[in-house]
Amino acid sequence: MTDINILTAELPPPASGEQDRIRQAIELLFFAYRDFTSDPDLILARSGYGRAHHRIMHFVGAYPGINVAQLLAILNITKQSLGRVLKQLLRQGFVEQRPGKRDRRQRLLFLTDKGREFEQRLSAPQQVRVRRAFATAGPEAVAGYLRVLENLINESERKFILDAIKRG
Amino acid sequence: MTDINILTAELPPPASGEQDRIRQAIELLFFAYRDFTSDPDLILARSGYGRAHHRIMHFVGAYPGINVAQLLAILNITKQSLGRVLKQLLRQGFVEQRPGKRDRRQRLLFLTDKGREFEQRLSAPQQVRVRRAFATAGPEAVAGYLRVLENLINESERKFILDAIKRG
DNA sequence: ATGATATGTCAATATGACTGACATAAATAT
DNA sequence: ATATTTATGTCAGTCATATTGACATATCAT
Repeated sequence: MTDINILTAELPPPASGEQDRIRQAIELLFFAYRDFTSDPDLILARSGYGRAHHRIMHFVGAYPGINVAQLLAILNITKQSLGRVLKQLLRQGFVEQRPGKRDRRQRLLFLTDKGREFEQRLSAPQQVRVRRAFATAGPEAVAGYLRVLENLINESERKFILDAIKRG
Repeated sequence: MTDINILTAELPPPASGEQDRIRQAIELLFFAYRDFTSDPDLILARSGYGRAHHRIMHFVGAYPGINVAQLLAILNITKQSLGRVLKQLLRQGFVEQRPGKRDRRQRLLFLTDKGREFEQRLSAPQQVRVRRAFATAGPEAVAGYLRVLENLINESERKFILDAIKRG
């Protein structure tokens, strides 16, 4: 594997200034997210599942009783895409459905014990990564980090998403 | 489309404390990245390309003369996956190859004028999003944001990546 | 000359996403 | 009561992105 540090030595410098500051920030987000998702991806690949399975289990685990429409809105995918993966999770006993009390058309989603256990295994290394990064960067950096992330979210949904995340 | 704010009103509160703080941070990163990538994705979909095309053009544009091995290391994908997309970009005249001077086995990659123009169109809305988020959050928040992102990167590659990004 | 490296390419496969169409059951509106 | 809308599920077909394994070629390094 070629060491990517070779870039530093061999390549011409990029445009500098404001434009370059933004480029650096964009690349940093790319690399951070790349590694952030690699933790569960590794476990998932060995188990025969994909990132979609983790995303669903994460949100079902974090918001027990979430309905399908809400999950679709969060994941920004189509019903068909969700359906295929969700069906697998139901069949394998990671997720279960219960009809809504007020609206019996709804199929509210919950993790089973088995699902909760698997979700924890998937999330654990990711949580460790975040905890470590936070500890190293310090509380002020964390506050800034969260503030910028909030502002990267589409303004039209920002309020809703933040309410959902922080509720309770 | 069901408003996801319904979550706030209808769902039980999650576990609180440290565990929940980390969950919130993880979800925030998920949503921010989701929207961050949606800008170019929209343009790409209309043009018949995918996110992979943008990633390649971004890094070829930012590091003109990058070689294939470096690009593979950055993107963390296989040669075959890169090959398929890169071949398209070469055929369509967005990227060009030139043999390396010192090592003529290498095919150094460059954007053509056409490629640079397309890459700019893809990146522009993303850059605007980041600039706005930075302006709103303020310089201290930005510093913290960058510090945390750095610490999310795999420690084994962190130094190399930061050198590469910030070189010049 | 030999072996290692940089790149490219073939075949087969899997995952995750899409569009469009249609079906059912339950809630809601007239 | 009937009609419409909503929540969900499902079928068929397609596409983009990724994988592994094998192999070929050109060039560099010893």
